[in-house]
Amino acid sequence: MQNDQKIRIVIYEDNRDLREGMTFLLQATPGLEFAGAFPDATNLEMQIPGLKPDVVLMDIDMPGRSGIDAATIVKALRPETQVLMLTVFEDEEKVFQAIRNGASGYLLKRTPPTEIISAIQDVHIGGSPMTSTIARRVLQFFQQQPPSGSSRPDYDLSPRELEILKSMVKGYSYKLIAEEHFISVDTVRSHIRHIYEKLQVNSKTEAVLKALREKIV
Amino acid sequence: MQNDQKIRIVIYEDNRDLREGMTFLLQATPGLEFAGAFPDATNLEMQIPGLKPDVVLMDIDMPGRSGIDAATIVKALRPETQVLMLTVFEDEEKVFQAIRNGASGYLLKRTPPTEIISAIQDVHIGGSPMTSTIARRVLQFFQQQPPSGSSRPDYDLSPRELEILKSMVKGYSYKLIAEEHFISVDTVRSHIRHIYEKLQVNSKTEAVLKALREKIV
DNA sequence: AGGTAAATAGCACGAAAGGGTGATATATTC
DNA sequence: GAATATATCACCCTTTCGTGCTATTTACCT
Repeated sequence: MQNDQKIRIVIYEDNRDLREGMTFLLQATPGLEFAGAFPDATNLEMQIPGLKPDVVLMDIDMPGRSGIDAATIVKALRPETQVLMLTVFEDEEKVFQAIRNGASGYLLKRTPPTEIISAIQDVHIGGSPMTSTIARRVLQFFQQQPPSGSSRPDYDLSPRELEILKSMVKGYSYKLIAEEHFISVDTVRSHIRHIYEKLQVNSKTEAVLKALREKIV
Repeated sequence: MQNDQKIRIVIYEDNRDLREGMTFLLQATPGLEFAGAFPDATNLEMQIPGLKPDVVLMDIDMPGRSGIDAATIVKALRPETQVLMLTVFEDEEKVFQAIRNGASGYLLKRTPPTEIISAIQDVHIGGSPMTSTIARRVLQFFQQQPPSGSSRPDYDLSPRELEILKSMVKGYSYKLIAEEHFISVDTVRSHIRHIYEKLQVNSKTEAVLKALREKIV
């Protein structure tokens, strides 16, 4: 984050008008330095290391290589480069993919120029500009609440059954579980049968998965 | 989201000046309806049901009950109410707690009045206003980067083995996996044996657990 | 005191999973 | 062109699981 230096920016955007418009915008803005613009990301590996951008504006939908894949590669080549995704609409899945792949911000193409500029500055000093709609999606992913009503089902397992379940989650075989709890394998079976009934599953793997996903991990 | 209705707002904020300032602001803004303001959240259970707010402005640090706990209760009482957290600085831990507890936005107290207003409108129509710094924190949490060096072990499974593993993680039996991939059960077994070798495990459950924890989930 | 639930244990059977071994046909790589 | 990796199928045998049924002891509830 070299501070009083100009922010070097590279654009990947297949729409020519948009690309040229943004190029012009960047060149006209003091504090920003236009470093390059390309209609696709296929030669990204050859471009990024030389151009050394601080910020990359990356269209999501491009011919050849998608912006999502491109974002991954940019972050691999230059982790310090911030990637700002550009898209026409807020596609839930793509947003998350981009985030997972290291994108630091998410803008709509219809964002007014002044805001694009401030988003660039923002992402460069460590922020993550995004629309509040996208932010909400991200938060909801975090909260991943059951849509309505009670929290998580309880299944009311007995204390003993819970312990057995935990052992199962550790990947133990019946024999091991028996030894661990100083009971016979048959008893373990008994408990596990009850657990299956309560969890509504019918195999060890399913039980472990359900336990892992829904409750006491 | 009753649209052309006024947005009913309740404030919880222990600082008197701020509380009264915001009250004034809300009352002076068309489209918003000030529904109440309180210096603490201790009687929240008695207030929220009667006031039926669309949006609650909630200070994080209050005497008695914290804004975080209060947010939880508000969401429990009226899930349709949006909670906007207010704080003086961006405390990482508290931000996450608030998010987990159902907060839909996160504002700094020093946010200018006009932006507070638009944040309220924003959160009411389904957005999640937050500073880009907070957004970055949230994204980073998503990306949960390995601090440095090696990522996760690869185990280099073949593409086919990966598919089989995924089916295992779905809790399928050998037979089901065979049907799913149009191969014989023996072939499935063959792949699974190789998977066990590579993952260094020796049972379905262990393999699933390892897969779930370390890699492709 | 009587009823209920949990924990324990056992028996039995069939199905599923895992170990061992071997074989064949493509690819890919060296 | 040989070696290697992958994908496929087969057979045998042992262990583990899933399930049905029963039974005893303890502990808790009313």
